[in-house]
Amino acid sequence: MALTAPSAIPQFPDNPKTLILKQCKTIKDLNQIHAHLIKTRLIHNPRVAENLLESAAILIPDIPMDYPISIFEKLEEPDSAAYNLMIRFFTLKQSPNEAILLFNEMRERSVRPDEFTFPCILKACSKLHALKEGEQIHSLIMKYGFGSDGFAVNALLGLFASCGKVEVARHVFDGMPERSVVTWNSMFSGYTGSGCWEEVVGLFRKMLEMEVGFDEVTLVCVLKACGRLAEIELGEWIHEYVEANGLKGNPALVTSLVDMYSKCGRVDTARRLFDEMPRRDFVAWSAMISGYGQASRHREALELVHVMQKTNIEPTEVTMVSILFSCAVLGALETGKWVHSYVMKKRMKLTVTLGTALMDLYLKCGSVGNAIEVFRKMPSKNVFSWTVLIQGLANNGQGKKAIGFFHSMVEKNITPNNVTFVAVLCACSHAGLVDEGRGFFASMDRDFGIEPMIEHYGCMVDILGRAGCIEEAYQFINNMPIQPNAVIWRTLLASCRVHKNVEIGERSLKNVVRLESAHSGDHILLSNIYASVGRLEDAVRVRNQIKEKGIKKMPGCSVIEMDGIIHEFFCEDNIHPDSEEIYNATENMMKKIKLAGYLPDTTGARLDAEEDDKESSISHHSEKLAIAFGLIRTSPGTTIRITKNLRVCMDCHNATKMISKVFDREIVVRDRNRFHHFKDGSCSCNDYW
DNA sequence: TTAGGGTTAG
Repeated sequence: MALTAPSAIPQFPDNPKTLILKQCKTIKDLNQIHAHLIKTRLIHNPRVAENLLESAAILIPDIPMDYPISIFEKLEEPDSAAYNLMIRFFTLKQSPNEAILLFNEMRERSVRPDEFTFPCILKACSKLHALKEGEQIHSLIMKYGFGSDGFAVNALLGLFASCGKVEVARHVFDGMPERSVVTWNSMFSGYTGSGCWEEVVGLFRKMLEMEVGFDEVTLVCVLKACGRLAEIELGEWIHEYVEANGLKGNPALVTSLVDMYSKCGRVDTARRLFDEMPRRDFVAWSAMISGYGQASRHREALELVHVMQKTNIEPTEVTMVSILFSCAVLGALETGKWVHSYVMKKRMKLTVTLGTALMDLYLKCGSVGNAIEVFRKMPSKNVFSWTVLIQGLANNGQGKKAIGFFHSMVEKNITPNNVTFVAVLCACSHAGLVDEGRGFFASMDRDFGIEPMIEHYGCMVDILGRAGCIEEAYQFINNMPIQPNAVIWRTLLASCRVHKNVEIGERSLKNVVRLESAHSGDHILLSNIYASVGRLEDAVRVRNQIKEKGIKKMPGCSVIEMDGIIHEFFCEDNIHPDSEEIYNATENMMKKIKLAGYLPDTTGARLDAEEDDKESSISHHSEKLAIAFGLIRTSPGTTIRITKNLRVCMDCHNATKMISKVFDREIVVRDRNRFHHFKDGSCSCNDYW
């Protein structure tokens, strides 16, 4: 829209604010008006100057910092309104420190604060989490007689809440003689900001009891809490309320419903609501994509991303982080790389969160080099970034490098947390570093004041067990100061499988079963222990128990990404449209590696089957089908990347080593525990997994 | 003044 030339205005209106507000959209517009005001000397009218200041400080986006400052400095006697504007300006422009300095200046110059000053300055304090300054302002509010001013007290609540002082905020709240909806909402938002979800629900129930009217903002806060607490009933009640009161036009509210349903495990309901939205903005898309991710429906998350790409919706950093999360879980490197290039093309800032998510993607896809490159480029890093790197290196078999990064992290004064120690101990476990592991375990409490939790004990059991110290691991469990859980015993059971320890293996499985309904995999581990020491009858007996007791089997599934599409394979399945071709390719592949000396290892196969059937069954394990598919669908020399939901079996491990040599391919297999980088007939795990 | 989507392990 063209701006009416100021010279065309014969007489400046009595209230120039409307004119400036309505017509000034850019700095250029403002400059013209500014020039006109100087020329006509209207600038010396304090009301006029203040309106100009308001436009410059608050209303025009992306204005250079010095513009409003220079207008302010030229004011002869700035009053409280002018100061308020500048305080808001600094807070808005992420310079809350300046806002506080200006407030001090205001008091030095004896300008009396008005009722608008306190909410403004409290907002600046909230941004800085400046509790002490806030408390001083609290007493000023009392001194100047604004103690019952709703706006000031609401802002005060917000300040306490943003500093994590929810009890103090609640104290102020409880002491208020009158509360508006905004007051209640400030309290709700304080609780959500501090993750006090139970308190949110409790306060809302109180609100209903007292028959205080709530509004849409209230519901958004309560829905957030419902999602975190899986309070589906209250969530559904709110949903009905929204439907009954025609509030579905509020995108924030509907997005909150989508988020609540996803977090409560009702993704399909969430999707229905999402589809019904008349306009879906970028937050709605983000919520739905991350909803699929949180429900572990990553394939659908990425399918939705492809739909979003066809709209005009511009994904933001938050969207990218959710997409990367799903890519990382699936091992979908191609889509992940698309995200990376998009981030670069749009010159998005490589924030800690985004950078960490990218690193996680690369590490979970076995691209260690790319991950380290991102890490080096990140301008700032936090415990998360370091922990992700250490854990990722550990999973990729680079335990020593992981430990090196742990030391540099400590040197840089980044304090490790309990998760970091899980990662470090994991590194020791994968690299077979027993003494180092013991050392780190001891240093947790001694040097960092972190009490080991069940997970850390689990890592120690893994370290000892994998290294073959089965007896010691068993004793370690018996001497634990906390009750061992099923995970601990399952870990030891897996070590017993590797080191063929029947006795402790039997005891471990008993304990797993006692503590938790065991998975079929647990029984198969024991069965394989028997088979490995030649006790075939026992092996068959355990396998039969799985059937007799109706223990649920988790089917093995391997995933490969091809041109952004995720292909899933199950053992002996034929759901893939190109099934026949893939089976032929698998036969071919197996024939070729047999010629090169591969011998099938059928100890992991169904024991009741004939030898030929066994061989055919293991040759149709999901990862073999996926690798064969990769071989025929990619050009020679391309790295093949497979993601598997279970651990790789002995035979697939042997076969894949041979395939990497015979077909001259790098094959990266990510199983549920770690990575296997196959190249030239050997694996990065050194057959230790 | 108050409101919606995100990262690490086992």
